[in-house]
Amino acid sequence: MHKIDDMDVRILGQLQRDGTLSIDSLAERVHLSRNACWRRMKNLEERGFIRERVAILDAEAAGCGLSVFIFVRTANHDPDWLGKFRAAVSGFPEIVGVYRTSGDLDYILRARVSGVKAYDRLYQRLIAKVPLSDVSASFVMEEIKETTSIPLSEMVGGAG
Amino acid sequence: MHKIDDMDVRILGQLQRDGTLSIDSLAERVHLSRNACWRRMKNLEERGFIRERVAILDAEAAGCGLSVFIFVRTANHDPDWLGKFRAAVSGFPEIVGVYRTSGDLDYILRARVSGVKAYDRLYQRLIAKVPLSDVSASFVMEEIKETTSIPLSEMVGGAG
DNA sequence: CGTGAAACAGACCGACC
DNA sequence: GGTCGGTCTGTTTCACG
Repeated sequence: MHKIDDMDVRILGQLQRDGTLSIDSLAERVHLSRNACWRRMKNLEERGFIRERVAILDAEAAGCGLSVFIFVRTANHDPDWLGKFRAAVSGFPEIVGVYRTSGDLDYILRARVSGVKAYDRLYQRLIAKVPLSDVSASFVMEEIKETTSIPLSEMVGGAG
Repeated sequence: MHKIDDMDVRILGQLQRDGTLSIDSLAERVHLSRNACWRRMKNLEERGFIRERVAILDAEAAGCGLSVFIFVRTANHDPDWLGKFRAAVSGFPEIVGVYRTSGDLDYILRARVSGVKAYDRLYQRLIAKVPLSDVSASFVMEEIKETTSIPLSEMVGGAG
């Protein structure tokens, strides 16, 4: 397991809040010299703590303001079906998340579409590619919280 | 509504895949000159199409490899409760998404924790802050797909 | 929209304490 | 870990066609 200290956590915390930070302003915020900060950042990148740097677009402006959670319950567990399912969901850019879960549901999907009609079209295209029984959907009426920042409190000094 | 053309869509698509792209490589990929590409990018930023640029961290490496969906159904709809609920979920960094939804469920939450024990602690702290009845959770066994990229097909030329 | 150029900031990377 | 100083890359604006 990688060893991380408090300073690394602070650097990661800043970068996941604002990826445009220059080395100088980052160093200033975490109270470190420019070079030491740069060395740590490179190290964290190499060790895989930083997976990617991306631009987060405004979904509303981009015309896909409707977020939908899709719940799939299936009795069908043969590998052939699963392969088709994986291939299908991977091919839809509207489907932004697919999770196999414990509990009542087998799969939870999240999609971004322009509206209810676009969702129905997505649904029709999906079930045409892979047989799905027991599908239900919840439309997001309001995004109360949504962040790409993961909690870093567990990384260091935590009581476990 | 803002007017966007195919070239803008291509620029946004590249940036949401890789936010580290320099103007030169971005211009090359979308087949535009450096300067024209820069002008369009600035314009898109000013118009709010690009909400933020962030680093996406590796949740596993960061010690919060367990993703949980939490489903809340409530009969309690008074504004006082809702205010407390909003304040509570906003205060927990482990809770990375909160959505008010249509359908059977009232709220869907997503949390990132280190494990089942950490989830239980989060749950206890949450219900201590705000009364919740009818809560259920699904633990993510496998992330089949997860992306911050939103579909851009709807933006231009789409049949709507 | 394209080009070129100039000015500036920032990233990168050694050497050294 | 901090400092110095260098080079190189990239950004940001010009002016002009």
